[in-house]
Amino acid sequence: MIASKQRILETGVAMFARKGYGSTGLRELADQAGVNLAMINYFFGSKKGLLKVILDTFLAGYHEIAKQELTADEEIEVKVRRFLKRIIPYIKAHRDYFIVTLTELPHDDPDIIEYKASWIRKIVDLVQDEICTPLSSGTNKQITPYVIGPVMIGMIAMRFLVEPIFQTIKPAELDIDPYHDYSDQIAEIFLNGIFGLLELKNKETR
Amino acid sequence: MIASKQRILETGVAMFARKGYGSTGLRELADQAGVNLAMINYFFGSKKGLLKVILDTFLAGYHEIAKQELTADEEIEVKVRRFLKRIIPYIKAHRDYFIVTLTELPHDDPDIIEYKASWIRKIVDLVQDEICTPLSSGTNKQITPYVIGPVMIGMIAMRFLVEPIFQTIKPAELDIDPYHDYSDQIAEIFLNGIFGLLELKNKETR
DNA sequence: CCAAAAATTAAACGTTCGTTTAATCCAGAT
DNA sequence: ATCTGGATTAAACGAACGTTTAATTTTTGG
Repeated sequence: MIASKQRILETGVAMFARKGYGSTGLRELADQAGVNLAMINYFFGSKKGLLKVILDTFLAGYHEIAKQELTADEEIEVKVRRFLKRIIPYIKAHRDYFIVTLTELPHDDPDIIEYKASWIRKIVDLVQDEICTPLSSGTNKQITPYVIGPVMIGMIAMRFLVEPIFQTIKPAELDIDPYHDYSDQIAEIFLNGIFGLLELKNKETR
Repeated sequence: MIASKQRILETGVAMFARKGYGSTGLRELADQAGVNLAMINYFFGSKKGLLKVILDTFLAGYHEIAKQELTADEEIEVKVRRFLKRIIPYIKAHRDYFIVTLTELPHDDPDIIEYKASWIRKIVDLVQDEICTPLSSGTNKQITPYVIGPVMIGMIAMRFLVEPIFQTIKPAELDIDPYHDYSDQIAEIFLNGIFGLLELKNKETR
C-alpha cells in the first residue's frame, strides 16, 4: 500500500478510536498523518469510505479467526478455548480497530448498516452451526447465537472499552500482558458458565 | 423538569445513541425536539453539557443499583443474582442512555474523562469490596475488579450494542422480553463461570 | 396588576466541516 | 527526452457547525 494511504489509515483509526468518528476532523487527521487534506478523499473516496475500510479490516480478521478455530470436528470446549486464545491477542493487536468497530456498531447510518450487518450475519451463522447446534443435540436446550454471541464477545470486549478510563484511575499494572493467562480466565468463565447453564436447563425440564 | 428541557434531553439521548455524539447536529436535535436552537445552550450550557447529563444520569442509576444490591451481608451468589435481576431491566429501560455511555466511554475528551473516571472508580471499589475481597477469603485467588467488572458488564452490554444490527439481519423475535429469564441466564453463566474459575485456581495451587 | 424572573425567539457570530477543482509534481515506460 | 498516469498540492466551494446576543414573550410571586 502507498505510504501516504497507509499513514492516513493508521492515523484515522487512532483518531476515530480516541475522539470518535463524528468528532474527528479531516484537516486534523491529515495534519497528524503528514498528508495533504485532499489525499483522504483521493484514496478513500470519503470520510465514510475510510470508516468502512476500518470496519472491514477488523471484521474480516475477526471472522477469519472464528472460521479457522470454530470450524473443526472437535469438542466445543477445545474449539472455544482455541478461539479465545487467538481472538484476544488479535483484538489486543488491533485495539483501535476494535474500539472503532464497537463504538460505531449501534449507529444506524444507512450507508454502512448493511455493511456491518453482512459481517455480523456470517459470524452469527458460524456460532449457530459450530456452537449452538452441537450444544443443542443431546439436550433439550435453547441457546441461540443471539444470546451466546454477544455474551462471548462482550466478556472480552468491555475490558478494552474501559481501559482508557482504568488508565486514568489506576495507572499501574492494568495492561493485559501481565495476565498472560487472561484468555484462559475468560475461557474458563465462559465454558463453565455455558455448561453450567445447560446443566441447569436439563435439570429443569427433566 | 421544564417540558422543553425534558424534550431536549430525551431527543438528545435518542439521537446520540442512533447517530453518535459527534455526528449529531444541534439544529437537527432542536428541530426534532420541537424547540428553539438556543434552548439547548440555555438549559445545558453546551453540547458537551448535555452529554454530561446523559452520562451522569445513567452512571448514577447504575451505581445506585450496584450499591443497593451488592452491599449486603449475604452470599455473593445471592447478591450477584439480585444485582443482575435489577440491572438488566434498568439497562433495557434506559437503553439509549446505556448506548451513549458505552460508546463514549473510550473517547478521551479531556473535559469529561475525569467525569467518567470518578464514577467508574466508585463502581470498581464496590466490586472490589463486595465481590472480589469476599471471593478471595478462603481461597488463594487473584480475581481483580479490573477483570471481573468488565466481564460482568460486557456480558450484559454487548447484546444492546449489536441489537440494532440484529434487527436488520433478523427482524423477528429478538427483543429481550421473550427471554423473560434472560437475566437468569446471564446470572447462571456468570456465577458458574466465576466459581468454576476459582475452583480451577484452587486446584492449580493446591 | 405589575415588576421581576424565566422561557423563548430570530438572527448573526466566526469557525470548521467534507468535498471538489484545477494545477503541479514526479516517476517509470516509450 | 518526452509522454503519461498516478501522487500531491493549494485554494476554494457552500453548507453546517456550536455558540452568543439582544429582544420578546410568558410565567411567577408579592
